[in-house]
Amino acid sequence: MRKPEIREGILEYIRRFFDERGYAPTVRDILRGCNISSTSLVQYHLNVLEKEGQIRRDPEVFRSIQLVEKDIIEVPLLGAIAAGEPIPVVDSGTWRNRAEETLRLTTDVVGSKGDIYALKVKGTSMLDALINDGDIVIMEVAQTAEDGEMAAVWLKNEQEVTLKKIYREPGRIRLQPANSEMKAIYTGPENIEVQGKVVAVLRRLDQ
Amino acid sequence: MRKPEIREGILEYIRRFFDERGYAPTVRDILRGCNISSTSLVQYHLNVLEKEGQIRRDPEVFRSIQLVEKDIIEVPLLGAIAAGEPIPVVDSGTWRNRAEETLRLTTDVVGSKGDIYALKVKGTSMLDALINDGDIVIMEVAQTAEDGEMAAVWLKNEQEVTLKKIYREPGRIRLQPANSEMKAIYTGPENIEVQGKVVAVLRRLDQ
DNA sequence: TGTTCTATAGAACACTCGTTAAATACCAAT
DNA sequence: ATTGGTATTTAACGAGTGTTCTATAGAACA
Repeated sequence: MRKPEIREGILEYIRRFFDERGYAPTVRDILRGCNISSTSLVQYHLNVLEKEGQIRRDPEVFRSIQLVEKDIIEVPLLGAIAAGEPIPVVDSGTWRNRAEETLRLTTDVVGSKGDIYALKVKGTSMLDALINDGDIVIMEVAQTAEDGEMAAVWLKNEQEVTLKKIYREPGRIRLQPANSEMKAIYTGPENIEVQGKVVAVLRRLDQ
Repeated sequence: MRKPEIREGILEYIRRFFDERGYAPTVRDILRGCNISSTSLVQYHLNVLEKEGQIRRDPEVFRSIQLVEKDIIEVPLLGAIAAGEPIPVVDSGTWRNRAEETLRLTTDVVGSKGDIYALKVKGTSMLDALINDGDIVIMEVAQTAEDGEMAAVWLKNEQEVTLKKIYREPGRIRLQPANSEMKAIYTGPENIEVQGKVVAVLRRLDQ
């Protein structure tokens, strides 16, 4: 007979302990908190939980238990995005240092993909993508985009960035705004250059 | 002669240690990591840092050092917001349990204000506020709103919620959309009911 | 010159804590 | 009844760790 309820109780206790105190409980904390009768029994269940991948811990290190779940990602705010200027080039390695500011976001916001960065929108040229002046776009580094994905596209002739959904059609590219009331733009494949995919849009009011 | 550089080094080391290992360093970890020559010297600097409010720790508890900075906030996703329906009532206490899902956001996103909750937008009726179907609005519990603040307003006659900036004018209320191309709505003060302030808007693409 | 504040050093105490070993109990299936 | 996996108990070792005490050194200041 399996008894996962005890282990769930332990996980719940660890979560609560972490919430309240900001660091992990010890084996003996769990013993008291979950009414378990011996440290080796706690150890036993912790080993099972670790084998199951529910927690991780470093051997012989006090308070090293960690729940394996969503985490914070440090997202560098690299600059601004505006019509008429390409977005800042990102050459991985140095870019993180260049950041004016770092946004701490959770994987609930971004999708824990590859290289993520953020840009502040200047001007109202992205209104048709429902993006206002001052909004922050969370971007993923990419040179291409799949059909239907929202991307930052540099229009070479127009000398302009725009945030649109990309659709490849025979002989041309359709750039569809997020705003259903706005009409699509059509252009040739040679006129566009994908500068990154849009992962999320963040608008902070007041502050 | 003050020597704050050493303490800044310690803070930086704690930050890095936490980033890499997920838990706090011990006094002796800091000793090794910062090339400090005795534990009591580390203790001395830690006490100063604690007095300065830069860190906090629990006495006699291993690895209890915590940097005093931004933290994660658990934001309950309480339901949907759509034209024609009031937003879910929030009676503090029970509401957190009713949440279908919890968003983990940082204070970089919300402003660490009072009671915060999230709503998913259904439909395109908020387009003039640059908010699309599927977007998530982060709300603060409020019965009133200051001039210029974006709020969720229930229009009694129209039987409709809308997200607008509120301005009190003589004898009437001006509801200004976020979209500068859209015109304002005017209505009487008796027709509106503030249901919450908008703290942030979040749009997750792909996923 | 003496005083005071900050910074540093070494050592030691007492306790916390992760770990292990050995033995037992319980339950299911063969 | 036997076997085997899961669960539990008791006891103890020993290293890791927060803390404290005492002593010293340098700089700033009066």
